[in-house]
Amino acid sequence: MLIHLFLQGNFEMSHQQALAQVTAQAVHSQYTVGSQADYSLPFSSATSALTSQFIKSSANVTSMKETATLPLHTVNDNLKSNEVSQGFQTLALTVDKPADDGYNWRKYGQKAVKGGEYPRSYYKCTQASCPVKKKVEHSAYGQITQIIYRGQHNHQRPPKRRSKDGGNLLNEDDFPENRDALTRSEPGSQDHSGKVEVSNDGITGLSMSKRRDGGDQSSGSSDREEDNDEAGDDNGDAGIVNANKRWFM
DNA sequence: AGCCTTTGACCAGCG
DNA sequence: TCGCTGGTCAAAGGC
Repeated sequence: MLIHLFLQGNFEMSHQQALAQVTAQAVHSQYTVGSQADYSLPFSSATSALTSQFIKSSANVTSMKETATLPLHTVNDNLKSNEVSQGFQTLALTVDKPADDGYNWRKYGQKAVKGGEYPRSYYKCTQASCPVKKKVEHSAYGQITQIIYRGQHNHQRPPKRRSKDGGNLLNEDDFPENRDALTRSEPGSQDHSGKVEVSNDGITGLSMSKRRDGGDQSSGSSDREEDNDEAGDDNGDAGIVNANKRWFM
């Protein structure tokens, strides 16, 4: 949990306030996307990456990959308009632990992929029977370039998190998408995988692929198959880049 | 004491 | 079959 915060100019908000604000915006943006079952956008990480980008380029949010049938452009718009208007061009956040989405995560591995250029971290939800995992890929500068969620939380967000990285307690009200995840209205969607992709030039893509991933293909996880909200077939990671395919086998 | 991160090793899939 | 790559395990140590 390393948070580098560089505040320049007239930033009167505290670290946590800034983070909270970014987070809130990201939540809102994510929520706008629609009822994404397990696509819990890791806003703190995503936004940290986003805000980092504002240092280099003021919201160079351009091309949008859209693999889902969701109006992702709304995310784009929100992030763009909100954050620019908030003056985030002078805010850089580098969150080493990109887990501040309300859930508790345990890092269980890290690998240098793509020729060792980009370290990729692997996180599991610490909830006992929760199969959700996520991969977080960093750039050479420590920025989060890609976050891929896998699985679906079968529990509610912990009401309060101990605040290792910020001190602010997070509760469910702060993350409405959790409720959405629990009550999603997409019957056909068993599983989704969200990916936030940020390049050095800014956001190059934010793609979500709705996957029907049967009860968590993850071989090892003996988790709840009873939550067969997502029971179904496996695979179908359409939209996720090839590198992710093994998540769905 | 419990939970977390780190990190090297191991395993599996693919070309 | 072999090497590469990605994902996971598990021990060790830290907080």
